[in-house]
Amino acid sequence: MTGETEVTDVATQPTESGADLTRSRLIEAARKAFGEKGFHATTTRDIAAAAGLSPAAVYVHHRTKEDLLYAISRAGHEAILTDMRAAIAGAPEVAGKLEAVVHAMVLRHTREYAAARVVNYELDGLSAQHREDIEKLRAQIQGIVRRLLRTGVADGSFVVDDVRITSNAIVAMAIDAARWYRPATDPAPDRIASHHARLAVRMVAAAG
Amino acid sequence: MTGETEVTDVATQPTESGADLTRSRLIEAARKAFGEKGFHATTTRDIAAAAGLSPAAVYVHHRTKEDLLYAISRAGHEAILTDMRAAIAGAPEVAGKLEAVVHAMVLRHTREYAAARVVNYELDGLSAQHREDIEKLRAQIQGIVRRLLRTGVADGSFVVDDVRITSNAIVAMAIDAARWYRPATDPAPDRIASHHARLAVRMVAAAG
DNA sequence: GTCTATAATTCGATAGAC
DNA sequence: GTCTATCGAATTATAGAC
Repeated sequence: MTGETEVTDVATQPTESGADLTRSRLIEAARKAFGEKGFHATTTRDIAAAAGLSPAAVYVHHRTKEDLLYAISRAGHEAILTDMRAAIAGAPEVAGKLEAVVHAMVLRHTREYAAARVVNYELDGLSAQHREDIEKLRAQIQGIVRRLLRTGVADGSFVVDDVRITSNAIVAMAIDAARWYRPATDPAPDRIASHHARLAVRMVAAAG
Repeated sequence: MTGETEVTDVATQPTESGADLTRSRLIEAARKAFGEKGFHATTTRDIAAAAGLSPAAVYVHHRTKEDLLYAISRAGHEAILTDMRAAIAGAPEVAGKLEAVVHAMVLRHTREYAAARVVNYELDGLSAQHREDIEKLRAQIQGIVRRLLRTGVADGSFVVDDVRITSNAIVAMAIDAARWYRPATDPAPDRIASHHARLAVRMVAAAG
């Protein structure tokens, strides 16, 4: 916009290219590394090397290592929320909604387990400001499940002793899949997701 | 035994004192720090300061920082196994055993959440050799739950689609409590443990 | 935008006096 | 066994050439 010396593109397409592509490549490398070794055990040199760049190149595209973590964490949380909302919208009654939500969560926490590990286990690496932002998204995730249980209790579909503890347990089951899941030895994500979804319904369903 | 120049103790009691006490204090400081900030984010200076010692004092009692992690991890895993075995021995039939085991696991993962976080989330900090040792203990933990489910299925107490996935889910629920539990705002450990234990039984119980 | 080189810290671990 | 002092390596991030 402000006086480029070259006309580089045929048209400014929504497809990323050039610098944006390098930026994405660094995020992808960081996501993998953070998910596998943890934020603090990953060096900026690891990230640069995985993206095929020199250590200094990282800082052209991202202000700090923590900025990379924030970008990955934010995108990860928003992706989960999008999945959950789509799942709820796609089922008619409350038991089906719960089953779909758990399925969506477990599917993402296994399929994208590296990103999911960053989302759930690398919160301490965030700055105070970024941590606050992320915690709001996490509260929304918990809120969705909690509301679902309350709705089910209200219309008689569910029988639940303590909504808070039970929703914690259901979310816990899904989140922890990102920790134990190993693609090489475990069943396919869809199979694990279906199974967990049925288990969640069994935990709260009213009758047989 | 080999020519002490001083007779320091009235008797060599099983009670720890002197150097052993300092050693324990360092382990306690490290457990808290590793559990709250993670192994890599904790410095040996943090540990020394928390124990009221100079940075160098750590190495009089522990060879390396990783040695501290291993000691904490090993003791933590063994404590969980002890809890689980006692729980199983204390209940007559299989549903009661499962309920008791989950109760014991959740109780420990909330009450001792700092230690439990080290046990479950700081495996990457271990050396290859130590990691192998620890993985054997972890396999035993999974094995106990898996055997319990198989026994319940065999005698008709439980109905389970997939024993491996279901036992993973049950253990996941217990482990993840160490991640989300906050003593300041959450219900008492015993209440959470009881609730989770009932949920686990509901996941697998045959009839109403 | 990418590189090489390096500044400025910080870390795990050790040396040596008491 | 504890301390002060410090080594040597590794880390995040920047400077400056191309």
